[in-house]
Amino acid sequence: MLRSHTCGELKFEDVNKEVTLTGWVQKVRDKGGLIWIDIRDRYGITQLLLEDGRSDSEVVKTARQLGREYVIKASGKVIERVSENPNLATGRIEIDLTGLDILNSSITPPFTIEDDTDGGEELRMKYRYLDLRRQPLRKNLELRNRLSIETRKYLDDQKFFEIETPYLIKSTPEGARDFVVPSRMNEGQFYALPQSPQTFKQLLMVAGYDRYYQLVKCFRDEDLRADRQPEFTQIDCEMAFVEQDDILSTFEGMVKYLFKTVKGIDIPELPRMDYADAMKFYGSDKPDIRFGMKFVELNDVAQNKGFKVFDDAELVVGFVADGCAEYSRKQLDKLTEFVKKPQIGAKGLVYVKCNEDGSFKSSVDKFFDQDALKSWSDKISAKSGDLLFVLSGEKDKVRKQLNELRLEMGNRMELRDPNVFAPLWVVDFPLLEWDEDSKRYHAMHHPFTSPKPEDISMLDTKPGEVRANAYDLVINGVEIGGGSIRIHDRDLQKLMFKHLGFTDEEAQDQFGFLLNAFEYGAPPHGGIALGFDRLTALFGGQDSIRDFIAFPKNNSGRDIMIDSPSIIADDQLDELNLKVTV
RNA sequence: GGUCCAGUGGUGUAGCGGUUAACAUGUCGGUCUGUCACACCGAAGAUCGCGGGUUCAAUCCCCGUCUGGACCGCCA
Repeated sequence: MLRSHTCGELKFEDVNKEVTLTGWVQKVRDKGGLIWIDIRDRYGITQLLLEDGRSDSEVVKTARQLGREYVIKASGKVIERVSENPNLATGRIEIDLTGLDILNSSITPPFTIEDDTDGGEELRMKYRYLDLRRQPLRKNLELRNRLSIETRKYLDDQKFFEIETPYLIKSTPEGARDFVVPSRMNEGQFYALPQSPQTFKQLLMVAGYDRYYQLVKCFRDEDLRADRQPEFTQIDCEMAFVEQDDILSTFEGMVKYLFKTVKGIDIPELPRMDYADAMKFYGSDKPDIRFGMKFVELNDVAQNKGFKVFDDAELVVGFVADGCAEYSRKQLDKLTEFVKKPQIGAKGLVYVKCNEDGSFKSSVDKFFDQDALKSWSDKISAKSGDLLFVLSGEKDKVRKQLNELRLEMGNRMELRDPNVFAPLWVVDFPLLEWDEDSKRYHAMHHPFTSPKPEDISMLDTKPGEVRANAYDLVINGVEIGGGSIRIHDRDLQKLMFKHLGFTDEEAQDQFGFLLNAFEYGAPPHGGIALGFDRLTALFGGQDSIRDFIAFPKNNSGRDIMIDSPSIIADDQLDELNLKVTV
């Protein structure tokens, strides 16, 4: 080793030790007679001291050649500082330098390597290896590392078995777009990268590995978001001989364990909310339950009073924002503008101020008298000083719109504290979802999800109302994971494929291996997959997963550091029998 | 596929139809024996993303384009 210690570990007790440190030059403070050098590695920062006249003149000379990010080896004696720095872990000591070697020089980095860097996002991505030297990024990756270790510990304790599944698999048309990989040895044929190891983990259940897990990369060729990358990591799990409750309690245990060991937070029992209630009371299948503002439906008190907009609506629904009756016209206009944005698409926003004197002031005073407004306020359990928001329209749309407004108000009222964690299970998802484009139902979760036995009879008559044994883990309004009890019966699986519009031939062609496997004693099984990047970002208190991934892609799916994707050479294309047409 | 925002010294920003293009930070030189966001003095550093248009005059206004970011669609 070139060093005896790291830059983060020397303490007052180490005074008088002869040490050698290696690292990068964070900063040189040359006061003329005294020179301080901050040396940094991933463990911390230690201050080195030189005194002109007393220290070795060659060492002083070397020190004066140093620039930011030079790599150095520094030797000397640990001494107590004359003036301590309480902000630094090593702030009580410094190294009285007797030796200094430049191991490598550095050109001036394009941005400052500090917690609060001056670098913009694009530049930091281009020089990601420099950005990763910064403490905030390092802390994020440390958090990720810690979470992966604790995840493995928990699952190992629960007798889960980590098994790797292949990355070069078979493309299927269901679900997200596949990334494909041309096969050189099989002309004109392609592998696909897995969107998830779904079928493999089910085959492992058939094989008898009754508790499987894997921290695994998954790939989806869809547009990116702050919380979506084309390659991402899942904690992928599957269990055999279980029912839904067994899976929920096992992974509720994991959630609690991770919060306890990594964040020191005790999480109480996770509430379970069925999908229908989540939509009804929060307008979302991933409700943020850190705060209230539950929806209240107002059809019976708000309709048939002559306000055509409400009378014509399928649903009139609102919520109360505590203590916001003082909102100004300007603020209310802003919120109206917000819900009318094309991405949200509401036609307008009705508000009712519950004044301190017991009177009401609304945007629809023309149509509703004080008694009518009071009936709304009573129904919605508002107090004086509160503000009601009401939207109306087609049920599904208006719920979605009101959800956006609720989250916006949650932000404005600072009710979405990143240090508060409110996990819950959303259960009883619909099995099927109508798709306007293809004019058919498709699986809401995936085609291997089992319907609730009592709902199977509705598959033919009311397919949209069939519920699945499917569940999501939601924390702070973020979908962290989802899973289901799978179908393990060949006939039921075939029936499902039929309802999803597959012919027998298509089902056999694409999933024959699974249907065949189900002939050989498939146990009842189910599982879950958690988004590891999202979980890490959530623990780190951020919405974007990018800074919790060492080398992420940008908005357009590009890695601007290595400049990928890129074109490939003609002979490479020839070998793969590919022709590029753009 | 769509909507919105941004692009100005190395970096982050300000700015304005006519400017010596401002500020901070970084860089370089100097002074300084207790700094740690060191301080102070001085210097260098910008075809204002690219192309076209309007105008006597464009970094500024308009159109296009590229790049980046946020979002909708999409994400079984």
